Amino acid sequence: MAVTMHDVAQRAGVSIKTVSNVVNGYPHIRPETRRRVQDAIDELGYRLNTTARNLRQGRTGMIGLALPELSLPYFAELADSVMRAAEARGVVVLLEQTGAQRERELQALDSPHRRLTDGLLFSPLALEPEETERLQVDYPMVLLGERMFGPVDHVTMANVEAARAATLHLVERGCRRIATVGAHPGETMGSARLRLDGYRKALAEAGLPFDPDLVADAGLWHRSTGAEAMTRLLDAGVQLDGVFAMNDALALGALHVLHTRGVAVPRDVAVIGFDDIDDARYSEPLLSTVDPGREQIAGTAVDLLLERIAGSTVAPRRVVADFRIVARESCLLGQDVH
Amino acid sequence: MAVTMHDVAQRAGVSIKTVSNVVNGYPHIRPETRRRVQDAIDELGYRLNTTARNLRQGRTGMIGLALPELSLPYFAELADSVMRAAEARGVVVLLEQTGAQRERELQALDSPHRRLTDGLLFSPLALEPEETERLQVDYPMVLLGERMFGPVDHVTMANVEAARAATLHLVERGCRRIATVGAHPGETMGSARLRLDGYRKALAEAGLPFDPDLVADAGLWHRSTGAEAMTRLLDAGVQLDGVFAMNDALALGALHVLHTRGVAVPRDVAVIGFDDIDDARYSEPLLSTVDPGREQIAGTAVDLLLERIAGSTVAPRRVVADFRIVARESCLLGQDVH
DNA sequence: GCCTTTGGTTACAACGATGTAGAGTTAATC
DNA sequence: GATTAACTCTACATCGTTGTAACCAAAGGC
Repeated sequence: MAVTMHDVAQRAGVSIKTVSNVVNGYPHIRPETRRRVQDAIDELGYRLNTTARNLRQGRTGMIGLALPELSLPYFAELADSVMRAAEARGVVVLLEQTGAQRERELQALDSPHRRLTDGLLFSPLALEPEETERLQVDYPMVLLGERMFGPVDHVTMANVEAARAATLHLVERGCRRIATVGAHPGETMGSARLRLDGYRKALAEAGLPFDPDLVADAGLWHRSTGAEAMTRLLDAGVQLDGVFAMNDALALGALHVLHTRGVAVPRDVAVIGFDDIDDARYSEPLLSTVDPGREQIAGTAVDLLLERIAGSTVAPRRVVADFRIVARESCLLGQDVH
Repeated sequence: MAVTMHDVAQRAGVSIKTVSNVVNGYPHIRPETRRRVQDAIDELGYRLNTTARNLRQGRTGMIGLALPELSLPYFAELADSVMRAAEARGVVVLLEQTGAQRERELQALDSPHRRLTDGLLFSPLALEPEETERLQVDYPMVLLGERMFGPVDHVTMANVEAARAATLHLVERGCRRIATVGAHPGETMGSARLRLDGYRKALAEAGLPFDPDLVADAGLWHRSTGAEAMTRLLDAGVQLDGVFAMNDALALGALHVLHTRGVAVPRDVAVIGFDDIDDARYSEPLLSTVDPGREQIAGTAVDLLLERIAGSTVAPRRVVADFRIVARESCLLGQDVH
């Protein structure tokens, strides 16, 4: 049915291997021969059979990307970035969702998909430090996100630094009573903990006291939980003039509640989020946030993984992406956009 | 490096083909032989090499799913459903985003990914009817969504019927002045047009007049555009007691504005959305909506595609999924949840 | 008791590409 | 002008599976 190299070879009057050489850009081919082969390829509409090449080369040309949920905006956009980065490097991405459940995260490490991919980009949310040794897999892997350490390549965002910068951004705007939304009490290594650390660091640097009443917990980082947390803060009568939300969904929920309660943003309270998801560009007022360097994270992660796949055995690396404060309406200095 | 059937065969003292037979569940094997092979497989930790099988069988075991954007919640959840449906049937999904751009939708039909997949589930948003003939591809394909017709398998939701039912649901609740949000003026075949048709049908059946002032346009179906459209309706001073939003994002944006303006939902205005995205379960008040049968759409689409891949040549089919009204707080009958 | 059927297994040739080794040419070196 | 090096191309084996055909043994039919 399909056209094979054999057909092309016959038509061009050369051996199969020569066709292969042309297709693969082998340099020592007479221009005349190359042209004949190329013509035959064009005339027959030949397309390389990737499966056969992969079998022969012992690779699949695909990498896996295991992440919590596509319906979480940050991960949908991360997937987008990874797919683009992979495409630019000639590999294909196979997506897998773990639902942020410990069990399914462990399964992803050993799923049938692993036979189809040359390596894995893994973004765990639920795995605990005790499970570090489960990450000692026998295939190339690069971790994304803040969880887990151990001797594995790891690409992460500058959670502490970026949270600190976001909080300082509010300080510079004149905020003195800055709340934070999204804390996970007791957490030792997740983003919530790291971003809380950054928040505290900024307060300390600015000479502001740390007030536990200004810390609002939120288990899941959704709009709804952000709204609930903000409601609790307001209901408790806590004085505040700034909010650092640990992600944009929380921030959007908080914005909603502030608006409802008649609190003017940014005049009365300035708000900054984290992640720079697409929705932050459509809110009212426009949400200030932190761009954690998603593109860079995706590109770097794919690069590291491809190096491992190519056989690199250098010591495990840890890359921290550059972040950037995205100043929008929700924390304009001394103004009210309404 | 990796364990092959050859290794297993040697260890079990049988031929490679016998191992293959065991792995593939061929029935005529002596129990004793089967056990020996199975033991060898377990002891060696053998896993089938899918690439080799695919090469031999002339298939890749993968299907493509081309959709507009993962960051649009409906599509993220559709992708999720399709991936599950595919997994249940033993195939793997390769995702591709088209950005809802005509050019990229056309490219998807001819992308290098097509060599890697046995067939394509295609959900176009931007292609126009004139391009119907571009959909006459030489590989198995099933269309998703309402766009395009022509002789191709097609799985779609009951847009008109479901929009009609949603509107009638508001009528039953006592609404007499029902607005709709999300219209695309001039559209002839998209969801906006179909859902508007359903809305009008319901009004007619209920003996209610159609009032163009109650129709709010919204180009992109985002929260922000829903909020803007709702704002325009309220600012225009249009009397209304119900809102049928053409999708949940629009509805959530509308809810937000209503809340802000001090309009009680559902007491003063009842609201219903469309899609039953996850966020609808977390809004305040909880959003009533239409479950368009996403799971069924995904399952059916994968089934149809696999039939085509298996060689079926029956006439192109058109399947319309069952929908279901999901009644939540935002349109409770004669009550106010606040 | 010979002939056919069914069961259980195997050898061998594919699937469509690429790596290796080497055969012929032509060009460069001394 | 003989020796070596660089080009250009081909034959063949190979990647890990599965389909085909065929074998031998045991079972059933008449």
